[in-house]
Amino acid sequence: MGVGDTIQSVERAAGILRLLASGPRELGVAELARAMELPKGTLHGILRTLVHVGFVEQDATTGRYRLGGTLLHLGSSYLDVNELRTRSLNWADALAGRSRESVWIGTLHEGGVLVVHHVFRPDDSMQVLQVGTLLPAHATALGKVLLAYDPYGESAKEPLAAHTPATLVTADALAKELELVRGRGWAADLEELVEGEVSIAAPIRDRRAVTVGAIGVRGAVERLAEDGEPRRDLVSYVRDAARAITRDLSR
Amino acid sequence: MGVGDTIQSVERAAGILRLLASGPRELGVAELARAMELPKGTLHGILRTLVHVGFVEQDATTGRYRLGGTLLHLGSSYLDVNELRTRSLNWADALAGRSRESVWIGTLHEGGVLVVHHVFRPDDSMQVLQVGTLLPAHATALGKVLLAYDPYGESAKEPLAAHTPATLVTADALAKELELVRGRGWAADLEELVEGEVSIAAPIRDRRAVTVGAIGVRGAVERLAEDGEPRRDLVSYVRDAARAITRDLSR
DNA sequence: CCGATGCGTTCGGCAATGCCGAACATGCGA
DNA sequence: TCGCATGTTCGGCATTGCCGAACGCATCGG
Repeated sequence: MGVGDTIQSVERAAGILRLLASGPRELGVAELARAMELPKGTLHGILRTLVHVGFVEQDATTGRYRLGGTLLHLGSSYLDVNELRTRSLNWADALAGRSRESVWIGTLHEGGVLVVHHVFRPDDSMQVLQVGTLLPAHATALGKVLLAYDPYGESAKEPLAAHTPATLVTADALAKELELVRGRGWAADLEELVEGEVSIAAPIRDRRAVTVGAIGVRGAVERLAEDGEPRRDLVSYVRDAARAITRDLSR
Repeated sequence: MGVGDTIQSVERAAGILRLLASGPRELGVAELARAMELPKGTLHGILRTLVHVGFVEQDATTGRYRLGGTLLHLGSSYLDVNELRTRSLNWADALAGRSRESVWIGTLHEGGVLVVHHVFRPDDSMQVLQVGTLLPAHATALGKVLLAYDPYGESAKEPLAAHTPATLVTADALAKELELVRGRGWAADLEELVEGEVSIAAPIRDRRAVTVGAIGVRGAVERLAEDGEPRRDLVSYVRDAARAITRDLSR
């Protein structure tokens, strides 16, 4: 086992979990074997172990496999550990109160934006909690902020998916946009992910001034924008909240 | 690799994740090695793999390890897969609206109650989302319902922890309580987990009539109870919601 | 009714895999 | 400045678990 090597079975187990998480459907051994190009027997051994530790559950009647509850528990533990989230809980609530819009906090993760906190819009029911979701980075204000200030600057990823007609789909357009973001210190997405929805975000930094996350609001274009521009008062609310959390994190 | 055996490295990896999730603190290789009674080198190999797949992150300065964002993502995927939760989203909202209290949905998992859904109390801010939390089964209405109808009937677990003076701590008292629950079809917890808080719950069954979860409300004793008894109107709201979801699941 | 086809599971043999322990580099505290 | 504790590397060995074929069972179609 040389340096840089990884443990085969653990990596395969992670691959299985990823596949099970990628769709809402349960998967069978044979299906997984085809997808991963491994013998059925091999996968069965790993699956048996994953069931044993609770990461995977097996349907009693069909014999197929799905994710297990232990993963939900571990995932929520991540939230407790995450310093960015715990420090920003109160500020996110305050921002939701001032802006009267839903508030989102995210980090860069595997090329997307991992939502680590989400406050519902006040006085509006029937919203689905999005914590744990992976949003496309190039089509959200949160993502643009994170890409613009990413210390590793690895913006080049898979081709940019077009979610609406307004989505930036060329690497060039995105690079220009990120330049703009760096210049003014905040980002916006004008119906680039969902038609009719706008988002605004600003960066959160840690004590060494590296950007570790972003906070923003998201809501209907009628409320968040005026004359095709994000409302200035909302922009300053968002930036204020981001600065407050940054101050909190650098103590 | 005989039948019933499990893959060593995968099981060890799961153990590491459990340890990292058990406390809010980051852990070092040496610390983990002591806890699991394994050589440092062995653990390092597993940790390197876990970092590689994103299940674990390593602090750049201290070198210690913490849970990674991928776990949050996998955990939230579990919620999408979970049929109990997806089917009951609307009913939970409705129950929150009628009862004007926070609504909880849970399943039995590893001897506790895994919270798979949680609706905030209407018109009340500053609540923390508890999805993914493991609640003690013997001290909550959700847990009592689930234990009472558990097909495997494995109620005997570790000693019952006393969270308040009212917590049922003897196996005898719990058995009597479960008998009562089975008799009337719903359960209550009167300040048995948190002083001043009461919860009420009823069972959710699937198409084969086995209990797969429970739904309930939780709130201040002044609102949920009268004369030391759960309010009857709330009890029937909860039971109605449980029946509605059961009907939904058996279609 | 009965092949045929798919499924999840079992199992033995073989060698690749990854476990171990000692040595190394680094950083912190005394 | 010394010493101890940390995270990391690495080579050798045998244990580990990977593989592929065979099994029992369910489902489907002729």
